[in-house]
Amino acid sequence: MVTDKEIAELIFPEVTETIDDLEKRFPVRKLKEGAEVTRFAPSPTGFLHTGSLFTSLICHKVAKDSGGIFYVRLEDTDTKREIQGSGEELLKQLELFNIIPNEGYLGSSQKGNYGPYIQSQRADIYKVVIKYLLENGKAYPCFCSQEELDEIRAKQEKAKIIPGYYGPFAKYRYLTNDERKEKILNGDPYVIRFKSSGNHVHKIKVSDLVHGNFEIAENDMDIVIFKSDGLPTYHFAHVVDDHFMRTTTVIRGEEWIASLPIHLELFKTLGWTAPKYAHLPVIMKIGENGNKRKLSKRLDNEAAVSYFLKDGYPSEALIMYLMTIANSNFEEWIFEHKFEHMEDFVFSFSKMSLEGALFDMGKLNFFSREILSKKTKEEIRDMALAYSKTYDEKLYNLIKSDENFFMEIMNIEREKENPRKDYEKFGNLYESISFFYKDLYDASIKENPLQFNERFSLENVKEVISKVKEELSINQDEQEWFSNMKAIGETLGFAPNGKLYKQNPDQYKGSVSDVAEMIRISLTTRRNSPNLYYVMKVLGKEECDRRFNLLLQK
RNA sequence: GGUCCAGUGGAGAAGCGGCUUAACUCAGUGCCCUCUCAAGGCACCAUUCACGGGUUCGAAUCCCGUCUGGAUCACCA
Repeated sequence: MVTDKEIAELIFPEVTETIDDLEKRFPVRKLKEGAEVTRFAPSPTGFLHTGSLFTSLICHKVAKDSGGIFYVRLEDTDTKREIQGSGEELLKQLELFNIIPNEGYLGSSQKGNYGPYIQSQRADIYKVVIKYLLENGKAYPCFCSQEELDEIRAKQEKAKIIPGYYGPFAKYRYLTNDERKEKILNGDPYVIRFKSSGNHVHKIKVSDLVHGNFEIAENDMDIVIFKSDGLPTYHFAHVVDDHFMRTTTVIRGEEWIASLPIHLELFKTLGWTAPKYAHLPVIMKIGENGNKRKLSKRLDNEAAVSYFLKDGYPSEALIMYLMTIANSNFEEWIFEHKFEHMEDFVFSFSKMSLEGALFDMGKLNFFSREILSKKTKEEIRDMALAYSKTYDEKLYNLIKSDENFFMEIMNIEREKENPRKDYEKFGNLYESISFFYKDLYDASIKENPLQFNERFSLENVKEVISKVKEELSINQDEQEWFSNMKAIGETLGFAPNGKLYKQNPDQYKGSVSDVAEMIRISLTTRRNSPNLYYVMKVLGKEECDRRFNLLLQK
């Protein structure tokens, strides 16, 4: 009679190492008490998902706060879905958000003593563990074809029982070793399945850092642990890797809760202590049918981190926003700390909401404006340059044409107690500031004639503008400038303030706001702009006069 | 369909048996302020915590049931 050991030897003759050898190769980490080892384990199947950024943010934070290790492991066992180069891209994007691993897969290199950190390079390690399982009758080769699998499923669906490869349906589980040997020798293709000893009628108690304790049915599926392509499945790789990489806390999306029993049984069977688990809520969005659904990369722009990058949101803003979802007390904290040093905030799993939050673009915008308003003009320049260099050539050239001029523009009402907050992202910066530039202004008025308030005729406007041109000097302080503008308005029949005009609408043509609006539109082509006084200062007398003349000549 | 998780305003949420006529933030609305916006200031925006029962002197908070939503059921992760 053929023994389990012989089957194991037959399948993995090349494997000579044992689990004990691996334990020695990857010794328990010497870290201080309470230090957490966390990991972000993306598969290279596309660019960074907003949900993944959320997860990695928390992994990073937990490790950092506890003085532990945060590493990245590339889960590239699904060779069919792999997209070349996406692994490196993932790491690059993480770096933009200041999420830098202490160890692991780093894109172009790997760092650390617990590697390799790319699953496809760890085949020898998985094989050692699978051989052990095989030797001890805890795993077996399964020769089931796709057709057979479909057949089993169809039968189960018809009988309305739980679908899957388990119990009496696990047909190759009951083969004798002699039969197995024969089939292997015969060259029949196979996978290796875990031999579950669980029963789904039994409940097991599980504990989760965010969900607390709850009960869940025991696993009884003989899941595939080793695919016919020679690579492990996620379930198995997770258990082996997180054990030997000495992960203390597994932080991952909520979608994994359902497979937790599988992982726990695997850990138990191997005699290993399972790590702590934290299953994070999923970021949602309202779908077309009005119901919540997971952010979808295919349907939602905001599902891809690259979308925010392309739009020119400062990375801090996204992180700050994600933190408000992560911890309900973060928002209050960051307000108290004036939107600074968010890295000092202490994260805790218990302050995490259990429900998936709806992605709130409005709130992101709010944080973004807040953050941009706090930057100095030099920081703004650097950020704008970094952004435009890859995403907006026109903007890049515009800034480069005169960096000081650009900074002057961006500095209007910036470095003061309550700075203006009208810049939200760099994606529309070109649009917002183009009027400051002579050529762009000229091009703009050629295409779109100035739109003044229809209460006034062009003659009214010209009258105001010509007087403003002659008499309104910008070589005085803002206060004087404004009084001056009021006075000019008054001589032409405009009320010095809105209140007065409202009280006696018949006595005036309008109010000083109308005067301001005429100047604003003539100079900027638009109804709203930064503080008019400073706009004029930045443009300079000569350019203001030139623009006024262009209008007066009409 | 089975299993698990969840259910406080437009959104994120606080709340842990009386201090709640439900905090705070975003969005929205209105008013105020020496220019449009922005900012700032001041108001308003859930008589009610998915629903129905129960426990209790007292419940958003505890118990039971119902409903609704989400996740998951692969040789994908």
